[in-house]
Amino acid sequence: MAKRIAIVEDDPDQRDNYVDAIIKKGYEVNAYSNRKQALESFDKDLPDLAILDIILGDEVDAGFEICRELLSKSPTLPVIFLTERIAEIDKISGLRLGAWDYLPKPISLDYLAERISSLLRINEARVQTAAGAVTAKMVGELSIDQEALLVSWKNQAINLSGTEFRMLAKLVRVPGHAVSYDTLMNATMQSLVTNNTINTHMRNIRKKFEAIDFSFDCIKSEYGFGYRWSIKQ
Amino acid sequence: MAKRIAIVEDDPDQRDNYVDAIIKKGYEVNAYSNRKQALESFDKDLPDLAILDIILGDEVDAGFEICRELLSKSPTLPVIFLTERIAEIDKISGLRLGAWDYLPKPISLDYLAERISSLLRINEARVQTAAGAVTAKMVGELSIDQEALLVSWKNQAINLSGTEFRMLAKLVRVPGHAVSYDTLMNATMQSLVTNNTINTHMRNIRKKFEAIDFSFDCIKSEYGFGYRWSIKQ
DNA sequence: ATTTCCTGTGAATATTCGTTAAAGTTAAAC
DNA sequence: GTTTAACTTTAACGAATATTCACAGGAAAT
Repeated sequence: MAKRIAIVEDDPDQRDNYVDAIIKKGYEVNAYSNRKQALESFDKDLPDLAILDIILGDEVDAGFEICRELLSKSPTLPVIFLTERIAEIDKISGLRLGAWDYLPKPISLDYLAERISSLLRINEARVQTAAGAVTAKMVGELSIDQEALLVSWKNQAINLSGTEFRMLAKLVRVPGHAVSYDTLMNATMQSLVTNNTINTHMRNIRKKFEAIDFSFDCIKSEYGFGYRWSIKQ
Repeated sequence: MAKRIAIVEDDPDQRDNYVDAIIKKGYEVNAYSNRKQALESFDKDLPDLAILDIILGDEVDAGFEICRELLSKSPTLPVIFLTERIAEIDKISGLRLGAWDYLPKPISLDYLAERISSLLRINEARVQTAAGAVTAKMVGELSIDQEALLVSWKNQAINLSGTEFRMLAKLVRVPGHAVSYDTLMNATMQSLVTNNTINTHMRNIRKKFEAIDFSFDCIKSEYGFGYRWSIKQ
């Protein structure tokens, strides 16, 4: 059965180009020219993959808005963003996406097709693993899901920011091992930050854990070195 | 035998830099400039560690694709991702990675070398544990793990400070052998300290062991020379 | 515009660590 | 047995480090 691709793009010429190219590859295509139109359709039925122009008319963030909506309905839906401005890309990391990609315009149609099949493959593989095996890594009572960027402690979800998530991921990469400030540092945006910045992040992470578990104490500091996620016995 | 490092980076200047630096550290290096080239070589033979630029030419996901291939062949292979955009890192999604690291460019070559050896050590330890052995060195009831900075006595963890840890490591390097004050002194930050300083450290270490085992008496003093870790019979 | 959240800094305080000093105890040497 | 040197124990101090709190600048949300 053919996969269904949704495409939201306000420029009619480009839209037609994309549609033609994608149909030619054997996919089923639904095209929309604005946010409202697209969302109404998604209310009824979801595609297998969405291609979103970030800027639609005078809405500079329309693509992100649509993406948010889509993810609330289907958290694993693969998304491709189209943009002329490379700066837009950095906003993407704030979104909690599973499989996604961004393509700078103008883009070769062949390349677009290749990205589509690649993302669908990735998603396919993930759905399979999710069906049978565990997608998240478990460390004691902690569950950390690199795919969905989700963290939970004793089965309660914890909302971490991007930097906090990366830092925690570093910390539990090898559970029980001490992790140096240097290593933790490249979880931040800037390559060089004060040690105190790391300290503060750790404090904030701790607070979020303690908020749901008064007795949480798995994050130990290693004096003069860094931190450790300690495994209780 | 020298470990083999594979590096895939499309920029020739950067690639040469990396290669030179890594060779200088005593590793064997194979360098590739694109995905196809790299994968063909990996078909024949796998490296011990791979350094992957995420973006190769116009393939924005090349590093991830390569990683997927590598992991399907060897699920425990350590991988280091290089990227200029932190946003790329969040696309690590879907990779079931064991030992991995991501380093933002530009990166200091010394730091890269350090990360390499660290990952190799971690992986070594993990392979061993998977094979049934222990990652930590066992000396009687003592377990000391240089990598994790962990010490335990009769299966109970002991919290040592940095200097205490280094001193204990020196002491048990050759269990049963006496270790001189001069040697133990190397475990301190300052190059010259009073013998009394060593005495005090030993006292503190003893106290920490005794706190969990009343009858602990493995640290013997060697009159006029230093200390010795005595092996119980 | 206002508010909130995220990230990183700075400053005040609290804690830990490494070292030395001093007094008590043990071991070797004569 | 006395003396001396070396170890043990306790205490103390300064320096380094961690924690906590407050806040600034920017991005995002309302």
